[in-house]
Amino acid sequence: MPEIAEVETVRNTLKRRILNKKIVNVNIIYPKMIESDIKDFKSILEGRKFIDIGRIGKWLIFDLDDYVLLSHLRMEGKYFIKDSNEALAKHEHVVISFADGTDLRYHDTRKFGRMNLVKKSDYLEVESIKKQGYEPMSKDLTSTYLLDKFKNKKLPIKTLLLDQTIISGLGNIYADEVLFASKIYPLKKGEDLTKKKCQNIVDSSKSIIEKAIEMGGTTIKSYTSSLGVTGRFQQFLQVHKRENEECFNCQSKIIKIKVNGRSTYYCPKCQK
DNA sequence: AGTGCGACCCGAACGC
DNA sequence: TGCGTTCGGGTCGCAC
Repeated sequence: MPEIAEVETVRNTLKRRILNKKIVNVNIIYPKMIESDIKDFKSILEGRKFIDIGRIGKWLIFDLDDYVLLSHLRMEGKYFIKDSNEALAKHEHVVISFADGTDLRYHDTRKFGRMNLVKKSDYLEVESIKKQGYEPMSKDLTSTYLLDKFKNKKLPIKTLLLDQTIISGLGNIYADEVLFASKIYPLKKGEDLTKKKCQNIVDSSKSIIEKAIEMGGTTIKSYTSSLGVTGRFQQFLQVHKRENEECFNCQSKIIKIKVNGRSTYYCPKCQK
């Protein structure tokens, strides 16, 4: 599941491979994943080139100078570079061919990913981008900010950490890890968090995401980022996917529960 | 407004 | 070549 660290890894990997190459053909195999007009998608991309790749939260921002291609990988979206003469593989939904005979291919077994091609001058106003909260590595993410966002919130803190309009970029894996590092019970209501606990969330989300990016993200279950890059953060996971295993801190058994429909792992002793 | 939940997908895991 | 069912997960949109 690509979260912010995985998306950052994809961004860095792709930047080295596809910038400034002329796009000569676009093949849309599964049109439903394109949110903008399909005909425009093809005609605008063809003839242009990507001059940079940015990222906001879990959104990749492919910069075409006057347009940007917004791409969200959701759970299993991946990008691959292949020779244009290679046969189309199963689950490849969008193929962007370059003049040098290579393709950028978007692969997504669940078909949950989305792309949206918009004018560059407008993209910060696109709702999905505009509503993103502060990222873990932003200096604007402070305990004061979180305290205000959690005010009057009855929802469990685990659910609030997954709300991209509050903190942008955390997914199910890192939300569990942040709560463990902050020693917070996942079902604790947002409004009951102290400023000190908010500061713990700020500090641990920064350090966990920084470490995860450094490790190239987390490879868990089926998720390997583009071009076969394998993340190495999974060896640092403290609670996620560790049901019935011993807590590294106190040896209690890690418990798995559902929080608003999401699998949640925590240590019953460390996270009261 | 805030909250809850089904829909979108399909491979893997599971039950029999 | 076993087949049918359930589960999961990020986000959206709709219901309450």
